[in-house]
Amino acid sequence: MTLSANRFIGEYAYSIDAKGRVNIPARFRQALSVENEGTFFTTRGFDRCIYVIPAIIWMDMETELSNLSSVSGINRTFIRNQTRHASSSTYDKQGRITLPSSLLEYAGIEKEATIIGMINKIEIWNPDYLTENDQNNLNLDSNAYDDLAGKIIL
Amino acid sequence: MTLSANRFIGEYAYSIDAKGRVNIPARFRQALSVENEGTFFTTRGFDRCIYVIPAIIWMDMETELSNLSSVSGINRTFIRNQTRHASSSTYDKQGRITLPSSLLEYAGIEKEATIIGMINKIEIWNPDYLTENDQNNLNLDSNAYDDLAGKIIL
DNA sequence: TAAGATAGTGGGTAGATGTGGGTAACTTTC
DNA sequence: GAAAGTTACCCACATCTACCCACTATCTTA
Repeated sequence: MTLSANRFIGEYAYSIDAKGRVNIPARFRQALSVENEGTFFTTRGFDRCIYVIPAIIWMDMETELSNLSSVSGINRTFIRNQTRHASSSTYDKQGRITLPSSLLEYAGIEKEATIIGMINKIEIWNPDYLTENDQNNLNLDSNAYDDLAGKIIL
Repeated sequence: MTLSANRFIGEYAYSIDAKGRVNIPARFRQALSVENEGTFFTTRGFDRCIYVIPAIIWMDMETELSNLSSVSGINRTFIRNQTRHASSSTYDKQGRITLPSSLLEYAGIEKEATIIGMINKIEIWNPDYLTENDQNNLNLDSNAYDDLAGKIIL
């Protein structure tokens, strides 16, 4: 069957080559709808990781940003923060995108990378930071999720 | 790719040469739609930076300005500040535009410059003033910012 | 199980990109 | 009208990147 478009799930271990390229897992490429033209946008994640976002989803956000008036200082700061670390990349014949070195530095990624499907976007992690992050979240007390209960059914 | 015309994102470090020329990042030139005929308008930014605006978007801004009533003193001042420092520049074979020395002085730019894509326009900063600006905005604990983030971020 | 297809990784190279400088045409000034 | 300054356009070159090809491992299928 055809799975839902632009939905990404699962975890993969991949490597970054000397030119800063990562392979987008084949499953993810298959999920990416055609109107994206094989293009993702990359930017900083909220955590110490890289976000990889399908083009059409990113562009919806761009449209919202473009509707903010630049007369307001807050708006300018907000737009700047959103766009500064972003760039687009279309995957090559081998299914790889090139990650800017600035993002690799931000996420502390050198050779190995863990790729995680986060439904409407993809995260790329340094495996070490990811386990570290997991450790920190172990201590979350079990009530931490309770707020979510009102918002999500599952 | 053709998906986003006249949309600029990302941050770049470029240099200004002795003649006051800056390279427009190749990505930006590619994003610039053909009806601009390689032409940007440059003017003072709201912050201490230079705005570089695609010609057709500048035209739209002119229209917006013309719709502001001149009865209001604030409006007159605003219009005056927007237009008096504006001029147009078409990029040369190497993809560079020439910046008026008055704008370079206003933004305090000499040799190094940071170029930021702000969706529908481009900002050129003195790197030092930019970090200074970033520092100031770190302290801003504004609900307005959080509102924006809640609405727009993925 | 063999053969073919698919997926992940590595590397070479032509063309694109960023930067510096030269020169002719034009404008300004005295 | 000539000298001085400015601007626009041209060429040169080092660096980088997108695109191509190659190899191996795994999965699929008959």
